[in-house]
Amino acid sequence: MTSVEEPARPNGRIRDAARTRAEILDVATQEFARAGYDGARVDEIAARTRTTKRMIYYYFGGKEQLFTAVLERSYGVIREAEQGLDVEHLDPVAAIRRLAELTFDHHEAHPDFIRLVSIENIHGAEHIAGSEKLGRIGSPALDVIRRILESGRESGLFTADVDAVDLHAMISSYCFFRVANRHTFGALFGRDLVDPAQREHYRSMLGDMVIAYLTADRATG
Amino acid sequence: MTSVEEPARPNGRIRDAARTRAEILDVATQEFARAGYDGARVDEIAARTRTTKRMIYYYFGGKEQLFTAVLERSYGVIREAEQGLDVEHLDPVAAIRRLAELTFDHHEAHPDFIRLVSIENIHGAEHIAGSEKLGRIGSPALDVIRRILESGRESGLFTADVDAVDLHAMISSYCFFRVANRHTFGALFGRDLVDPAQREHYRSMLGDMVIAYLTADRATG
DNA sequence: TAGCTAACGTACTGGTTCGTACATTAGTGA
DNA sequence: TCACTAATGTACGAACCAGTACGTTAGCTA
Repeated sequence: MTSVEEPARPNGRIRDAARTRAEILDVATQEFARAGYDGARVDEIAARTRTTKRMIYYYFGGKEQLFTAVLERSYGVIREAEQGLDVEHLDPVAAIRRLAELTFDHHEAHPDFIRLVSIENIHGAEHIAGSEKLGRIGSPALDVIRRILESGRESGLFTADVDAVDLHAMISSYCFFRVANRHTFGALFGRDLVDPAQREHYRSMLGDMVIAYLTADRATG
Repeated sequence: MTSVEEPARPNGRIRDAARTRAEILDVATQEFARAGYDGARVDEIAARTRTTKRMIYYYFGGKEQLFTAVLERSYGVIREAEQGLDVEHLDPVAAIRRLAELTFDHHEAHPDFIRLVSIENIHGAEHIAGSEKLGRIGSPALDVIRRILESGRESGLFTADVDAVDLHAMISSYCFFRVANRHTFGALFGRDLVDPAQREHYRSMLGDMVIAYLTADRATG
């Protein structure tokens, strides 16, 4: 979500395809996240850029393709963050905890992305399915998880024979729910899951949960 | 989601306020879950009932209030299910596992409800906030969790000093994510989280996770 | 510097969609 | 059985909104 900030010469139009495109994407991300796909207004997006609706159709073709472009960029951001993951110098337990915490942090830092994913799920992930960039894109974090799990199993620290994708789902579900369902959860239980004062509590709870699962003696229960 | 099925006398209109109201709610639930709040079409809802759009406005007042009514009924269903919870005769570990499994089952059995909750979160839970029936409704499951946790702590089975609401969030997040994010997860990782063949796997994984967390020695990690 | 094209703006349209004015009838109680 | 009201149907309007036809200009290049 690289934001566009330029000296902005005072008057008249300046030609800058890249800036215009990026600005449309920025505003569209906010608008789609705010109101959902059908609730988002192309006119509103246009009004909040320094350009016009015409340009949205010029660059993206239509509302649908614009939403796909917004998704593609948002997933690109998380991919980049995951590519920078540097936890494999840690011992497996610490590495997994650190990975979980980074996932936690990223979700918290990008609520718009979480909303976009929720919206995309309402629509059956049809935009992802129709995108060349996104189909079966996977996640760099998965490879990291795979390697940590392997070394954890080898060293005997992890008792469970856990699949990397499953563990990724487990971590993601916790991080995702906390942000995505913040509003209904708060309204029903009177507790803000994203309360900054509770941040550390929820963050360590995630690590505790994952580590407990990976190191548990499966005889119990 | 009590579905309406009556002998349906062949011709002419029958006056049945309750049936008409319930039928509208049934169809509206499907339509809102299908397309989201803004994507849902009042005309479409009307067309799929045995009555007309006029009746939607007669009984509910408008699209917004109809959505609120749909939410109220859906939450009512889950409340009822939770009220029937009968796990306290089990030992704490088995009771928690059973509770988690029932949550798992309910989420899987009511994907429309999950979608409605996702949609309501996109809209900041404003309908719940504006509903007398739903504000701070809480959840019967919470009381059950509270009691199980207490007895588990007393008997020394649970090492962790866990809050009931937090544990409820933990269980819910796993169950919710699996259904709500099924589509994006499937599109990105090529794995269907709701694949019936994997159902038992994910169900026991949830129980293992929760029990491991509750019985773990917090020194690790 | 002429001319060409990518980039941009304006104004409009056609279909959609929530909501309602008005007319009607089924069933009930006096 | 008559009248009254809750329940229902029809037809329409007005606003909204995605998308486009058409015209304009900035800036590069030959």
